[in-house]
Amino acid sequence: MKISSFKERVYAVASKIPRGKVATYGQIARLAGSSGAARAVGLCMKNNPDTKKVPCHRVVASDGSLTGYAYGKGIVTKREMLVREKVKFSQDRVDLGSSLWKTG
DNA sequence: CCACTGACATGAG
DNA sequence: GCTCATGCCAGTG
Repeated sequence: MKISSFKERVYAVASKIPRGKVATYGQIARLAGSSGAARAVGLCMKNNPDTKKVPCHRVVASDGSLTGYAYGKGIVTKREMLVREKVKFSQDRVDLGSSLWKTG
């Protein structure tokens, strides 16, 4: 697959997020090659071309807060998705200490 | 090309 | 610990 734009890299990185783990927008932005472009990452997620190829529900804010999600019931569905994948939760926030995606 | 918007991140109160 | 304000980047009109 040939990469053409920043968003393409974002989709590529997001699709690499393993099941049961979550990544922050800032982390994805950095892996995409543009540190600080966390906002741009969010735009790509909302523009999300394929929810089954790009697990945007595994992308959370820097403090583990669930934001956005344009499918189902939004945040509610997003949380259910993560819980279903055994992601550790702390009330309304993800436990990044154990469920944060380590790119290694 | 210029201006506005947005699923963010960080700092200060 | 929570809320308000500022700065960041990319996309769209």
